[in-house]
Amino acid sequence: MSIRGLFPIDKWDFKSESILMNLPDEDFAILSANQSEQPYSKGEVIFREGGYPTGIFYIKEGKVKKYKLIDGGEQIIYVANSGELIGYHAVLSEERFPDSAAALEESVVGFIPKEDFFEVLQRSNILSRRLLKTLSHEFTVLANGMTLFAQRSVRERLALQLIVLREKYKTNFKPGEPVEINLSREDLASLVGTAKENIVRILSEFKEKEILKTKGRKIVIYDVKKLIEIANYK
Amino acid sequence: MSIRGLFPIDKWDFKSESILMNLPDEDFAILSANQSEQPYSKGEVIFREGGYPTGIFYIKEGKVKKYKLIDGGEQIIYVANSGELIGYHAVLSEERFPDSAAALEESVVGFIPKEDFFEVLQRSNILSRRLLKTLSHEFTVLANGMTLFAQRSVRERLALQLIVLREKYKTNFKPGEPVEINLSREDLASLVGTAKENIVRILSEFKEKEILKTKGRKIVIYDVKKLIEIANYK
DNA sequence: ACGAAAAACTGAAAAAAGTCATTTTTTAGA
DNA sequence: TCTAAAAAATGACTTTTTTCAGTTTTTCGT
Repeated sequence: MSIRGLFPIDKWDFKSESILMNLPDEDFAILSANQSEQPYSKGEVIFREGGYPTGIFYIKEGKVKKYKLIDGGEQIIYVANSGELIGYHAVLSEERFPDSAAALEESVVGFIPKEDFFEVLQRSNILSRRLLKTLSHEFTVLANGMTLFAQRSVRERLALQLIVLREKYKTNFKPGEPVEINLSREDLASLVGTAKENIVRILSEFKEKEILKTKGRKIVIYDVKKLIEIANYK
Repeated sequence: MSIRGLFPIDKWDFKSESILMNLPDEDFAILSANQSEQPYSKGEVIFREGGYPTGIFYIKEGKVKKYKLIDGGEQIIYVANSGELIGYHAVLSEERFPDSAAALEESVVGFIPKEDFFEVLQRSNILSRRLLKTLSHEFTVLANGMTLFAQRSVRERLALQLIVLREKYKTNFKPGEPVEINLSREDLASLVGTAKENIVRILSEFKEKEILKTKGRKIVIYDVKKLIEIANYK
């Protein structure tokens, strides 16, 4: 049995992967009609907090961070993987973007104008129903995240994030091969909600416990079970 | 200009108040048909984490806390006021309740079976559209909450919660009259994500600064502006 | 392959938060 | 109104986290 089976990672990881999959042909045609795609290089901003949304984004390749700017620094809220949809909250709530998005690696992102998105929402209730389900699930996951921040130590939070990130970076590696997480200490710190120095310190602790190794900025995970223990993951 | 006007409290406070308001008569009739209502005394549990949802709840009178159980203690996620809808996330995501709900004071709560709720969702897209908007907004607010936990000190978090709670308890008092927040130190601690001792200590700090007074368990707020400063509220 | 710039790492000290034991005050029921 | 139980408040102490100043290592463009 896989770790994935034993421990429902997605309790801590909302995914919007399936929203646009297998929609009726007509709906799909509308969404495709004016769709455009664009490559983003590492670090490039896709949309910015406070901007007016003109459509939704679909990650075709790569990984994207969603983050909020906060006194000079940033707080990463979520790492979205290829296949996922981003930017639709602001479109649906008819507000400005509450957060920014930037590529974590070379990525390709598709764009669908909000008019087309709304047209499909209007036409069929399949998309509505899926979105309601996804948004409700996301709410649940975020509430878990809040509890995590409020009740767990930095060490526990880091352990859990490493488990979640390992799942995201899994796709880049062959099964059985140890997974390498390719994220700067600064981004990792921002995701965990602490300073980069603490991440470095706790990572070397984990190295001593033979949970992982670091290769420059890459973190190679060897012992997920110990991480689960440390994360006190339930 | 009111504090409310100057500072958009609802950046930190999602409200589902208007979801069922002014729906088309037919939709409203369906929702009312099998609706039932029940009084809950202070502390009484309305639904429990892990249970299977059979419908959604509407707070007619009183206040309700939504919380997650976590190693013996609890983490309060949200204080819902009269007029608000709760329990619909689990119904929409077709999962079990991710959190529990209990009355914070004598309350009256209405119950609408999920079949009726789904029927209205199916019939008209007004409710769908509203829910999509509300859920997206809630997502944004929760993400703000996460950032708060991750980046702010206990003092700042408490100050902000007092501002938000003051708005909720406002309805119980005449305009101009100082607002009394009636919440145990333990619940307040759980909402802020710290131990009750810390709440007591920071509250007495605030008393010295003439921001508030305490009357037993009640907290009377006198100087919201200072709280806003401390909360570093942007 | 080289060198400058960026990122990662280290140590020490200060501040913040958490814990535990105990006293005082408040609440709620008889 | 009195009293027992619950909640709030206080003090001393421990642990965790933050901060700052610096060194070493890695990365990346040429």
